[in-house]
Amino acid sequence: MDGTGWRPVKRTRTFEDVLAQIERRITEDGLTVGDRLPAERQLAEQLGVSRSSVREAMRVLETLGVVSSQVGRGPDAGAVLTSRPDSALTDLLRLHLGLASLEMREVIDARHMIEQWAAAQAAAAGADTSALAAALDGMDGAKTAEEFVEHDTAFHCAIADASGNRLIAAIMRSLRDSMRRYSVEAVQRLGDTSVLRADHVRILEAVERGAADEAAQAVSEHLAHAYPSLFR
Amino acid sequence: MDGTGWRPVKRTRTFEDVLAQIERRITEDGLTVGDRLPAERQLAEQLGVSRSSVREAMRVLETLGVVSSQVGRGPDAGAVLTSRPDSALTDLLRLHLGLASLEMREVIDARHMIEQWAAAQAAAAGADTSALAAALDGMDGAKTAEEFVEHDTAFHCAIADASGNRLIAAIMRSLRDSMRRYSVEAVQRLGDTSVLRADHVRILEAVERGAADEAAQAVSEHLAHAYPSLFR
DNA sequence: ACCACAGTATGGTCAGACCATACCGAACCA
DNA sequence: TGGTTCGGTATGGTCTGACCATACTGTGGT
Repeated sequence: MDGTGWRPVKRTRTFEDVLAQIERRITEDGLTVGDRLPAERQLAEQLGVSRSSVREAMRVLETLGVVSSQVGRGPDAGAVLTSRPDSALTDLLRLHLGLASLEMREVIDARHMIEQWAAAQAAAAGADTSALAAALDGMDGAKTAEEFVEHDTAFHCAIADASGNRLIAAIMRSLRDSMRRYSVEAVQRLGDTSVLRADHVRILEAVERGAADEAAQAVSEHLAHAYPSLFR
Repeated sequence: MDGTGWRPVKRTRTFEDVLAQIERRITEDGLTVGDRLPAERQLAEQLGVSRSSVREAMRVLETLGVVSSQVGRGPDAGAVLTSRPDSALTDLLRLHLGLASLEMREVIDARHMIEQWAAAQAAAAGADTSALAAALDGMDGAKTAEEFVEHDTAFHCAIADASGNRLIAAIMRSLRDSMRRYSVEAVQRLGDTSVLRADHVRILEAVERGAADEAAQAVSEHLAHAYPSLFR
């Protein structure tokens, strides 16, 4: 027994300390997107740690999409606060899919849920549909499955954007990114995309009319057409 | 003009290379949860980079919840592949909420969506409800708002678990973690939790009966009771 | 059979150096 | 005055080598 009282169950690594300090500074000083963090060397000195530990903390923040580092000099150099949750989520999904700790089925179900909800929200809110129409045009002009999927992704992400919920829009983009290859294969297997086009038009019109239930229903049927193997 | 052809638009940092190599190894060698990565020094030598770069890559993988590092020696030491998407998502939400690039309203709406879906899925699948009942008992025994919220969180996460979709369950846990303080305040403002209890019982019974629509409806009304300020 | 202890592989941390980049500013021309 | 060139400098990116704390491993003694 040592008389010093409790020993911490888990040691705190230095970079975790640095992370906590930076996070504290963000909330207390009310830092926001666009603001700059101190330089790595300066931060290291202020916190009394080595630059390596500061750098490891920076890698974490960068991974989570809250800072972006630029080399060089001037007002744009250094670590700048940003807001890119998309890439973080995309990386997360890709790696966990690779580890087989997630299955594509789960990703697609999640997408199904989100998209139904988003379409209903967009319809109820009377959201702007110009981005949807533009993506529809893009699909009409597509010459390859890849190109088609590109615009299809834009269409479906635009629905999520139109819901007005940035968190859900970010999740949607990541889900689509993770599914890209899978979607291309699905389109190739399908061959004819006219069914999909009709679905898209129906979704678009339902959102324009503000028919929330029908929009959700149309999304659901659309996914059943696009991925018939998943709906027995 | 240099005659050497295109210059890469964006340089690749060394640790990103390391990340790509590790990811490649995971997919190609079919590594999965529980497997060990080579030691940092060994990896550095194999890839011809410094240990610092390897460590920065490790921090990224750790942040994304795919590896977990243990010091010491033996079969459990070193970097082990894991699957903890929850903490990654929690950190992501917390930081972006702190940056004001997300609002609590968006988090709660997302939770609403997920939980309705999950309850319906659980009901349709005839999922096991013992975890739900256990959490209900926990809430009955709770003496403080914090304690109540603890078991309430368990209840709602159990619904997400019962949906059978690990991705959605992970998102749900992260959402609840981010809302913890907010939920405690909501419960304190509410004072009487008997309304919430009745809602929980109704949800539980609907899931047990396999009544998907009613389960979703019950969840929706429950959230309106718990956060009345958000539903005008 | 048990135990104590030295050995060793692991991640964690640090200090210091050097490089590439990109801006800044002064000196230098036109 | 106006532009251009070029050195200075602050920034992140990388590497090396060292040392520490931790926790297993194996050996040798009892």
